[in-house]
Amino acid sequence: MLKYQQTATEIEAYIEQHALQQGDKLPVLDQLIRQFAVSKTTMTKALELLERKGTIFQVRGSGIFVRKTNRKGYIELFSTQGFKQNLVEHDIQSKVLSFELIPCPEEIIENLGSAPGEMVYAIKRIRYIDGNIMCLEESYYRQTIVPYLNREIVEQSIFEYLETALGLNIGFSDMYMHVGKLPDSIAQHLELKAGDPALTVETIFHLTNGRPFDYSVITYHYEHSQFVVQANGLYL
Amino acid sequence: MLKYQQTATEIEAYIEQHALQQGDKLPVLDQLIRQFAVSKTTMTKALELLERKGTIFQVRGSGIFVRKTNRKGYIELFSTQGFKQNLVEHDIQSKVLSFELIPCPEEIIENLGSAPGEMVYAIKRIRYIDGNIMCLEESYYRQTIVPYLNREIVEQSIFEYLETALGLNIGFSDMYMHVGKLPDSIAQHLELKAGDPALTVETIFHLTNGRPFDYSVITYHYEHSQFVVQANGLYL
DNA sequence: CATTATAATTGTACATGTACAATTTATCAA
DNA sequence: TTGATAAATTGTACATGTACAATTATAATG
Repeated sequence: MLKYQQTATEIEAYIEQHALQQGDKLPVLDQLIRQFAVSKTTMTKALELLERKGTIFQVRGSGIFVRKTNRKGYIELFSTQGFKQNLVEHDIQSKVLSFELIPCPEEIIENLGSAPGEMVYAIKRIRYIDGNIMCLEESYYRQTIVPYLNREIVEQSIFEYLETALGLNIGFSDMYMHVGKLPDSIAQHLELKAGDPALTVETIFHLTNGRPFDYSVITYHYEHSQFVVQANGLYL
Repeated sequence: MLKYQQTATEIEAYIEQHALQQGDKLPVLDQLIRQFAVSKTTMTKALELLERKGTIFQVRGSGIFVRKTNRKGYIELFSTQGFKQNLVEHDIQSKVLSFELIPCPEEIIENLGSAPGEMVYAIKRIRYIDGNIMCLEESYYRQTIVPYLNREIVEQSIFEYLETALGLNIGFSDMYMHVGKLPDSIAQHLELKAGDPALTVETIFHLTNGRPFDYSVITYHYEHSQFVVQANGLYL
């Protein structure tokens, strides 16, 4: 683990141990540097990481403060940055509806940038959050990049398998969202009625080297899913 | 404007001028440093900015590449700038339904962290995108922080006024999203029917010093709004 | 000719140091 | 007290430099 990531984790532990709340002040930068025995660069990167993650905010001339959302029960839809420890407090289960290796369907080709006739794993599963139906997920993995999958893996966390077992480095993703009325076919799986509202999110996942490897369409159950995003403004 | 922001803008211009497409390679880091005559730190920060923005991606040992989404007509959901910045290619109009200065409503107090009886500007407006109804927006600004607003400002971009005229520094925001069925009161404004699907986004905007100044609830027209998010890092 | 080992390329992590801008605190005049 | 003003505090911008990891290109090997 990188030093600045490690430092960030330690600062989170510090916040936890001292039971710091929204708006509470952390030790001053120089103090933090001494306390955690790292250079200014490393501490700055660690703090920047925590700031993007939504854990703290920094005010020049004033100090470093804890940032916490007070609402519970929201899913972090996009942790717009690096750590993956988001849904730990929830119980996530999966039921696999179908699992097959097929030639890449026509309408998926352009999303995955795959060659015609290339093989993909096509997976359809329902995901549960704390016992409730959260969403229906249809996903397609390019076999060129993900050579092997089986039903057992698919019942667990696919991404964890990709990272640990296959050593793939997942980079960035493009997400397209829209709201609409449920068609009957999907409504049945979610135990809802046709015409009920739904949020649909299409995502194209890329490796760190930019190659797309996974296209997925997720339809969320509108009663069992709500999302929080902690944004840090100012692009330019 | 800061040097690394300026540099980022220049790199965007470079990409534009050379008509670089998805996956095209930019000059090597050292070359960029010489070309734009900045230090390594500055160039790195500029590139990091563009990476978070979704303009490029960097691959160690390989190079810096252009990242572009190929879909059109999607709204960039996350930027604390309101719509005005990222929707330049769209025509955004506003119709003000109501505008008043009132004591902060009970249910808003905890979101804004305001004192009881504190005055807020309450604004309700419909926003149009390319002539179509995009959303209904209800927003509340604390008068403590935003001392003056008028109907003319509210018909234009409020955030631009806050930044330029008032010199406020907008920092971060917490967004809460959920999907549901439209109540009749809102459906009428969006020219939809009660029970139609809708995406509702509540946002609490903060200044850079952490003080919340604006709480807004936006209900999107499901047929005239779809969103894109270019995310870095992973989840689930 | 495919494979493997080696070297060159290229971006990232990390350290140190200077200057400065935003904020807070202290000081002083009226 | 109040209000202005100066000083101290504190985080950010920026420069330079070293070491290193991931990738790609090249050479060596069978």
